[in-house]
Amino acid sequence: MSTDRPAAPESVHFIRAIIDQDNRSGKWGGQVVTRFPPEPNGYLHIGHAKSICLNFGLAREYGGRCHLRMDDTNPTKEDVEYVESIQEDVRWLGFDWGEHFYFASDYFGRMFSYAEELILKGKAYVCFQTEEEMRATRGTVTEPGTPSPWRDTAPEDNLRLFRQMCAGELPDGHCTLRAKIHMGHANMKMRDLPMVRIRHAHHHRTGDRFCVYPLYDFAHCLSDSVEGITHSICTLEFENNRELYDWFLDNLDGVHHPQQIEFARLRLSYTVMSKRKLLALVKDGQVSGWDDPRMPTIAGLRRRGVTAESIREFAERIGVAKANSTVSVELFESCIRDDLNSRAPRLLAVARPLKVTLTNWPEGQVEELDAALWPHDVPKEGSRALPFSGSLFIERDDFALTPPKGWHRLAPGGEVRLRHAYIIRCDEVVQDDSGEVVELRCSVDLDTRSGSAAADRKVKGTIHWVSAAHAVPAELRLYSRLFRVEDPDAAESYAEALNPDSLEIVRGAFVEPAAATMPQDARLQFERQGYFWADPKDSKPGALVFNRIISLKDSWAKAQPAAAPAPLLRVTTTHKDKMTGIKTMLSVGKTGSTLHPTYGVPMLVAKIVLENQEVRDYVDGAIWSEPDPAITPAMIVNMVVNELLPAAKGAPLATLSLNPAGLAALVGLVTGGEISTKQAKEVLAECLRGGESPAAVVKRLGLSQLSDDASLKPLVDAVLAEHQDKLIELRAGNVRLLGFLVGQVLKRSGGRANPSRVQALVEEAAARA
RNA sequence: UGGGGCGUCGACAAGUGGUAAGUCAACGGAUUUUGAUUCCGUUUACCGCAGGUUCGAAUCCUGCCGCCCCAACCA
Repeated sequence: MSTDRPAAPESVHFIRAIIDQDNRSGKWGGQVVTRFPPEPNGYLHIGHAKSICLNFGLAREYGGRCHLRMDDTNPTKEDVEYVESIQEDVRWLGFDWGEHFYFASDYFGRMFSYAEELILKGKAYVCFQTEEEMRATRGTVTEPGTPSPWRDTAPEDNLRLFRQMCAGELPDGHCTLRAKIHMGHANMKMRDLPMVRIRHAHHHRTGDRFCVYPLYDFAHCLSDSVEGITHSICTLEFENNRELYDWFLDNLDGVHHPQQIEFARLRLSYTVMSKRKLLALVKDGQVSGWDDPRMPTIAGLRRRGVTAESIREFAERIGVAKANSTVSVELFESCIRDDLNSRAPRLLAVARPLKVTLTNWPEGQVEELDAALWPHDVPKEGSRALPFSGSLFIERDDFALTPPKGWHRLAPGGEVRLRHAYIIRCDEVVQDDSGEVVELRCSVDLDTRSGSAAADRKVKGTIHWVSAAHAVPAELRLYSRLFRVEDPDAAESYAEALNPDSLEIVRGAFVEPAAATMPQDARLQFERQGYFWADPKDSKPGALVFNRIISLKDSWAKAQPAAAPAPLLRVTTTHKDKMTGIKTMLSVGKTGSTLHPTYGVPMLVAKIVLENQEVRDYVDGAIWSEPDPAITPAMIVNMVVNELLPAAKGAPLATLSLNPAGLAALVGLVTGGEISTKQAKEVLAECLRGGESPAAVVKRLGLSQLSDDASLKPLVDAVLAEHQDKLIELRAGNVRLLGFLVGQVLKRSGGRANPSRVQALVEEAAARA
């Protein structure tokens, strides 16, 4: 286990912030109950892993629990095969749902009685429109829909009809139970969505017990509710559904009402994530199955040899937010390498062998080298016996007849070190009739064995090798990215997007003997090649098959101009630099120049006041209430627009506990120098909360502003003394430090220092250099 | 054209009125019997754009631009 490295500090993403807030307010009594609710109609993938890590991780962090729930409301699509694979995958990722394994289908009976409750309340009705009719009458995003002719059926009739549906007296599609909400609702989801449909189908769990099945929106909130979920976390596309989620639970009596929270699902570059496309890859035979090591499925990653730890680390590193974004696959690869680096013992293997004969090695002699399994910076002990002889295989790629510039490997007449062994010199190249190199005849420098006295002779390169007589044959499967384009979803077709070289099967490779005796599930590094492990399905003793989990970084290959293995096609989708600049410049009305005659503010600001009678009355009231000539209408308007309106949070201004005269008084405190604008904000909030007058708040909180230099100077000097370096930087032209220093003085004064005076003093000090 | 969301370095992502975190990538350099790892350092992100408020704005206000989601008896 690679747990000795300090865990990355977890960031407080917005969901953790919500939970922290709930725990402070006691909203759920300190409980955190989450759930992972997959539909058992496909295999889980890395995108689900993000959600699993989030839900189970949160529960673990906060000492709560996370349920695993099969969202099996659609009998025609779901299958037990999937419920098993899902459980296996979640468990493999390292999470435990304990007793809390559920099926939405367990709640069907309760859901239908909730449906009856809604029917009786006149909140649901049985509708006989066909699918097409329903679509046609739903309206569009800009036009309202038209009500169903059955919308006003009496509750008792609806109840009778609904019971007929449930009893199986009606054929598929004959009618549905619909929520009675509003056919003109701006949120399309609220336009009387169907809750229950008729499906005479065999369900993988409830068998033929039901012939009606609830739809997602109705089923999901109730499943969460009956399980006592507190935080129902789902992906962004369900944001529109939240209103419906809340509607159902608000309209049912005495039900628990979880909070739905949406976050951005994972998108990965060079990867497809949709079930449909993944299924197509399997069906079209582009991959060998759901667990093909190139697949982003959990099963595929597992078979490739990726560890659960690296997936969890990845989930933590990408964070959780609401911005729709695409994580570059390099980040995932980095997590995989990082985990394997400290986990995998190092061994030697040759993928494409080239014979090397050591001409001066004693005939038939075999030397057993004691070779360390770990590099110097992995704090682990251990070595294995590595047989060395006069007949070896090296990697074909490690020899070049005409070496390019910067070549560190073997070339005619050149020297390299054989890892853990000797330095050899290539004396002779044997080629066949076609000119292909078939053998190298080399001489070995017998004084240079690793660890021996004279071993420190330096040569440019070190290469891997195996002894021909001891080499164990193996098949290597070299996997790389399935797609060669960054955004395969945007590609026209597979043909164009698929990487033709995503799997290279190398038969005739050789591994050192120790590789055959490692535990079956051990992750290994074949030095200079990558991380591997034995394929769990196909590798057998005597017929070894190793999957490459991930290659090593290769700065040599990357530096070679032509050979760059990286993407051939790049579909760039920078949503930046679109011309937004130009467009806005054309459409913007300049606000700076013209001021509104009575209010003295830019027209655009005045418009806010003018267009809303309520605001206008308030502003005018404030202006006329205060005879103090130091207060201009502009000050009032700015205070109202920029501070009061947002603080009021949409409440009618007339109901505010700060009346126009009070607001004018507040402005007066600022112009009079009693408080700063910053403090004014605080006072405003207090007035709104408690109904006190501004002056009373200032008095109670002791906010009176410090403006005299006599009390300010010592504070400024103290801060400057403490931050000498910052003052120097400020003098050097880093004006941002001005804000920092002023802020420090303000903090020291408990917020009472007059900021503009402080700023002047700091500027003076800086100028005094 | 209605409603719901989202725009901070090449990629993720903190930050919620007082010096724009961190990670990956990239680029240098050191160490290295893996062209790996490790370690150091670098890349001036003026925070979608434009105005406004403020001593001070990524953060507050206004307008605009761009992207995503919603019109399955799928989830």
